[in-house]
Amino acid sequence: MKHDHSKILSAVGSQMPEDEVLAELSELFSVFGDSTRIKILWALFEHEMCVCAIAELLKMTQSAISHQLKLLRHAKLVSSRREGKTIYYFLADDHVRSIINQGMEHISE
Amino acid sequence: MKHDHSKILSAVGSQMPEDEVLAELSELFSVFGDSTRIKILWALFEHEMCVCAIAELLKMTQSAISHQLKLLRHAKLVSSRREGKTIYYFLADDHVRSIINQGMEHISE
DNA sequence: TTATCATTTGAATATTTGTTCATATGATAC
DNA sequence: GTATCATATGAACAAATATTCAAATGATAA
Repeated sequence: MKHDHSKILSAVGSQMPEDEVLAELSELFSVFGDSTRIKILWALFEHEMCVCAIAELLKMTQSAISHQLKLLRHAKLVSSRREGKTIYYFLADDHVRSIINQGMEHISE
Repeated sequence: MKHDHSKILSAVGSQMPEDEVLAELSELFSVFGDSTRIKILWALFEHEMCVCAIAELLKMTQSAISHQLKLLRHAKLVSSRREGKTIYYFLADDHVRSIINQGMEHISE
């Protein structure tokens, strides 16, 4: 018979959050898991920006950027405000910075 | 003609890291972007564990877990040590904890 | 109203990715 | 050597996803 893990399994299993929470957490990280979106977030570190400025900066179509902004908005990482025809996007809160900073620390070792 | 962004673009563009760095960063986050891998990491918060114990805990095949551990190892989020036939996995460093904690903070608002 | 600018949206396509299955490796005991 | 346990690996398939294209919405100005 295989070796026994019952002791560890009960200890570890009791500490684990609900599946639903863990799913939400992984969905959040997968929003950071695309270089286009990372670039958008990084751009917004400095200034709020309109969609077409981001598109110009990243040399991508405005449609592609808009699709990605939708995901970022849905994950509550960015917010937007309208000014005439233009819509400005900005970082929703400071978790974005700290999460990206932690990631940078990890890869620069 | 379209509206002008040259001022913002030059300010923001100069702050942006190299594409290669941003790609590496997004690859790191995409490793966190899967609920199976998040569960594995969470399990390892408590104890080092062997592959078959993780498989048993998550009710998944040993092969699926092994594939995911390979990704986690490659991202330097986990390390392993061999003890006879058994290979124990453990968290490679504390960035894992802090990144996951920041993510948890963001979703619990 | 018509025209134009800024943005969003939906469908289509190509690529990526997670799991399964079957097989291979590696270590121990006999 | 053979047998068994623990893990890793490669190919195949299904599901998820990023971008493009075409069309729609929304706001302003003439």
